Amino acid sequence: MGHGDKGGRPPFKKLKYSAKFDDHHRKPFEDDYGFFGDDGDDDYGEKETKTNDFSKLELKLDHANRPLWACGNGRIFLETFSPLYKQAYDFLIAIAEPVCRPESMHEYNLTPHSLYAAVSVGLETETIVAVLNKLSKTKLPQEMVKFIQDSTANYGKVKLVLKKNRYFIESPLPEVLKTLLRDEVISRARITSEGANRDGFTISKTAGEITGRHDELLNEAEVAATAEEKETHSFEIDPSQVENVKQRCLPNALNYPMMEEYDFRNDTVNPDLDMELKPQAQPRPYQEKSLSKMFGNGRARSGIIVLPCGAGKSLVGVSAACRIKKSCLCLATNAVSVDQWAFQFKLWSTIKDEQICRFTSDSKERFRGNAGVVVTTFNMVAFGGKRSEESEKIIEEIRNTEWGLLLMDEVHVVPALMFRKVISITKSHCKLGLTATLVREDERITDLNFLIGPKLYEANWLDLVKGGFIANVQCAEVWCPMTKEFFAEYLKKENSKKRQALYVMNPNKFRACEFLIRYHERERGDKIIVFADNLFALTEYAMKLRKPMIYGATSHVERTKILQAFKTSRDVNTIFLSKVGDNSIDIPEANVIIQISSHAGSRRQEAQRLGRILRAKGKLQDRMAGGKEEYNAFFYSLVSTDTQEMYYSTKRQQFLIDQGYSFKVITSLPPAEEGPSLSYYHLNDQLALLAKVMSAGDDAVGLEQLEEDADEIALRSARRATGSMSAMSGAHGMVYMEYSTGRKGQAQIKSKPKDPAKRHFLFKRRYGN
DNA sequence: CAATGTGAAA
DNA sequence: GTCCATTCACATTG
Repeated sequence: MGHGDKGGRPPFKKLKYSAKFDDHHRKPFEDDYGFFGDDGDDDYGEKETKTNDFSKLELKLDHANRPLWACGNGRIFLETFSPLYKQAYDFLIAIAEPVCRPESMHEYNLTPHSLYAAVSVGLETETIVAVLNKLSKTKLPQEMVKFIQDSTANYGKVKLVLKKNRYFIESPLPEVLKTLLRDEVISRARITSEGANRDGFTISKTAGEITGRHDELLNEAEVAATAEEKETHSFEIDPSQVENVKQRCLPNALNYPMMEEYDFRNDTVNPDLDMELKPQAQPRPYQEKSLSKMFGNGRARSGIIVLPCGAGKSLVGVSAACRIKKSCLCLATNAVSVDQWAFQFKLWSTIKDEQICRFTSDSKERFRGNAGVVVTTFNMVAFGGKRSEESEKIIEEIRNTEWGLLLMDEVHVVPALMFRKVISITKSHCKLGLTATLVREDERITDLNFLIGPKLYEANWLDLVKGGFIANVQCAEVWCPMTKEFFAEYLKKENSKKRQALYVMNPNKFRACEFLIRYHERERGDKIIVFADNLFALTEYAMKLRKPMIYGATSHVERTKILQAFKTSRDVNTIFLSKVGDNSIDIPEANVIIQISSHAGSRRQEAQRLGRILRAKGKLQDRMAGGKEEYNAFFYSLVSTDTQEMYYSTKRQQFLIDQGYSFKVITSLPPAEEGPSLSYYHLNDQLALLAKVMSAGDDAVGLEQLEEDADEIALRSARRATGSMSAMSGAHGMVYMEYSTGRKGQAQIKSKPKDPAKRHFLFKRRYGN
């Protein structure tokens, strides 16, 4: 279709998990998921011809000037080369769920959820239809218009508002409030206040809201829809009943989902916090846009902002706190990012040192005065076990404080139950969730919508790449054939437990890894992280290649020592990381990732690791060579062919493809002429390795040998790092094969893996009821 | 006392 | 069912 369609695939692809977002509201589109059906077990397969026939869509005369195709089944396709792309993107991301965003054509899906998010940032039904119609090449299908109307009919009609520390249910429509009050739970939660009319409602006048600063296209419709002044009716409810009332308003009950907004400017009860953004803190356009979605009408909306790692989430968070200017509770995933957040607050805002404090196991600070910022972890707040005396005091303070802003980092990685616990423990007027991706392996994504709020903004990764805000990453999968001997063992039934070790320790994979490290270290001067989930493999690789490694048992000092060397020393350019590296460790210097093993099917892990190398190095202009944009970061997944890994890997990479990254497959690594200089060239060495793998577990792997000082290892490896590289220059030495067919074959591998959606049992049971 | 190491927990 | 990682409080060092 376009130039982005490199591999002969359609530019968009059917996506299994796109269905997850709206699984229980599927009715309007239930014949939808055979759309690009490519696997035989598709239940909706027979209906394919019916749903895929869009030939009846009526093209408008000036269709060439319009960027969208809108289909009757709720799918919307966007041409990214259209001059209206930017406007159309902003609009679509607000009303629809992105399914797949390759270079030249995006695919979006309208869902009840996405439409809920749209109305909650102030768009109205007529606006949505009008703008869609304006952008669409075809006449809007009647089904789509009806679906939008049906889905949005009740959304946004009821608001939960906190005014002077009292909760009000607010609506422009008194009949709706009457409907709600017929519910037993809600009527019991009601508090009758003075100054009410005969219905018991308080009436106030509010100007219509204008959402954000958009382009003409949106303004026309928006302004029209919001111009007139509105009357608002409201009644008060008992603060302790808020959660229950919210629950009753959900789509599965009364179906008037409540919007939550914090009228912080009129909050005279909670003390103000003296804090401003520093002048040098200049939000980038997309950061500004996120904030305008949040503060669109002068109040603070609760919700989620999706930005890739390295795109500056923390500035968005700090800016939000600075606008609200009330006490702020900032939650992060671990102690390391607690330190980082505290640092970011001091960096971007004028907050005084004594107004910001960290609360972790080894730093229990308290702020002075009556308002401040507390940075801590989800764990600390939700922790159910025994606490020290000091901790007990602080946690009590946290419970009793009314937080103006509850700022939550990386909401997608927080276990759902822990999350619920945190939300119920803390009292906050506005909740802002920051995340790099809304993909979760569990199905609790809807929890986030209910507990925090709708998605307020999501940036498109490729646009950020083009803007030079994040790195331009080349993703590649390296196919490494199993050696004969390893494959023979792999196939044996009795080795089922050793399978993983066998395909990870595949000598050809090791050699490919060794080659890539050598190539990137010597030819490009890159900084490389090698990831392995499997500890046995991690230690084997790291020891053999004499590179420092960090895993769970690595002490804190050791970690910082190794990281410091990696960041500053020219001699330490590669480090090996276990799962520790997925979170907690911040390594902005790295720009190459090599995965030698990873958790089966975890898209989140994939995204997280990719995020490690997204931090942009330099402006786009500096990265252009001869008019062609150059990659400045690399992401390799090493896969042993004909093993279970092939099955896992395709599942995981779908995420990256959908984010718009082109994926390449490399089949001939290492190059033949490099062969002899790499490890395990001789069969004897390979067999020795095989023997080691087979006997591992019986006798523990010698970790003692790693006790050696990391610096010492690094120095020695540097001394050895000489000798000539052959004719390798640029990417010529690598043979790239386009990513195209072969999927069918992979999918047929007999042994089905375990359900990848299964969560870690510890997190499953943790914080239970 | 701070910096380490331990073991228990969820 | 197993493994890896994280965190806490407390104990032990120098």
